[in-house]
Amino acid sequence: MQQVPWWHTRLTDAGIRATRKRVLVLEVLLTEAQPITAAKLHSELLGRGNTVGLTTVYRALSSLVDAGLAHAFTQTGETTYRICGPTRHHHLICRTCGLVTEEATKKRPDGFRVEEVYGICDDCAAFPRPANPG
Amino acid sequence: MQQVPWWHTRLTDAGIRATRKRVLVLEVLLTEAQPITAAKLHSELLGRGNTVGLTTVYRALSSLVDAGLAHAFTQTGETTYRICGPTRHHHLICRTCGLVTEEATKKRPDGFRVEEVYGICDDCAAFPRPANPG
DNA sequence: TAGAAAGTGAAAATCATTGTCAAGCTGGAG
DNA sequence: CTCCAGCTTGACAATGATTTTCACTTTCTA
Repeated sequence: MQQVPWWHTRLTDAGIRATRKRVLVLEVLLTEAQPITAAKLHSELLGRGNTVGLTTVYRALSSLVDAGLAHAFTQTGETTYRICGPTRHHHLICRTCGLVTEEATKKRPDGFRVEEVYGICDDCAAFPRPANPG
Repeated sequence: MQQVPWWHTRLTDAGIRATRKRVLVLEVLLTEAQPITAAKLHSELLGRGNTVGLTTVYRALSSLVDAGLAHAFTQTGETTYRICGPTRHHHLICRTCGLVTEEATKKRPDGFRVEEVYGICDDCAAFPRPANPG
C-alpha cells in the first residue's frame, strides 16, 4: 500500500527533499540506537563505502532535526544526534553514560513544555564510571 | 557569630581557595539573577574597573561549579553560569528566553537523578519570540 | 618570613561547527 | 527528451568558544 518509505513522507511534509546524501545519513541514524556525533556518523558512512563530505553530514542532520526525524543533544561541547519517533515525548539523557531514553510527556501545571531532561541514570549513580564511552 | 562569608566556607569545604579573582567572579554571579556567559561576566568585571583575564574567569567559573556554588548550562553553543543554592534542586531552562527556574527535586520511580530540564516556558509558548534576549 | 603549591594571564592552540563559492544534481516546463 | 532555475554538495577557509602553555605572582602553612 505504501508507495514511498515512511520517512520520505515526513521529509516532504516538512518541505525537505529526500536527497541521496540525506537518506544515507538517515540510514545510519536508523541503525544507531544511541546518539552519535556528526564526525562519527561521517566516518561510519565512509566506512560503509559512501562518499559524503562532513559539511553535508552537518547539513543533513540539521535538516532531519528540522523535519522532526531526529533530535539533537548537547553533551560536553559536542552535539549528538538520534533518530526519534513521531509521538509526543521528551528525552532523558544521562550525563555519565550518554544513554538516552524516550518518555511520554505529561502536561505540567506550570505550563512548561519539557523537551530534554539531563541527569544521572540509576545505573551510573550506583556504579560511577569515568565518562561517556566512545 | 559568622567569621567569614558563607561562600568562603562552601569554597574551602570543596577544597577551593577563596582567591581575590574568584571572589570577584562570584560577586558578579551574585548580582545576576539569570545565567551569564564567561565573556559577558568578564566584560562586566572590566566595566567595574577590575583587572581579570578571560582565562581566569573561565577557571573561576569552573571552580565555582565544582564547589557547587554555581551551575553551568549549555545553551546554543555557549555555556552560561548562574549562582545556585545549597538545597536539593534542579533547573528548568527555557530554550527560547533563557529563563532559569529552580525546582525542588522529587525522587523518580526509575531512579533517574534530574539535573536540568530544558524546554519552552509557558510565556514563550504563548507568545513566541525570536531568540534569547541579550 | 620562607617555600611549596595553587593561581593568574597573554598568547597560542584546539576543535566543533558554519560560511563561501564553484560545481553537481533534480524536477518541472516546454 | 532537453533545458534551466534552484537546491545540494563538498573542499577549504573562517569563526568563536574554550583550553593549553608557560613564565610570573599570590596564597597558605609551617
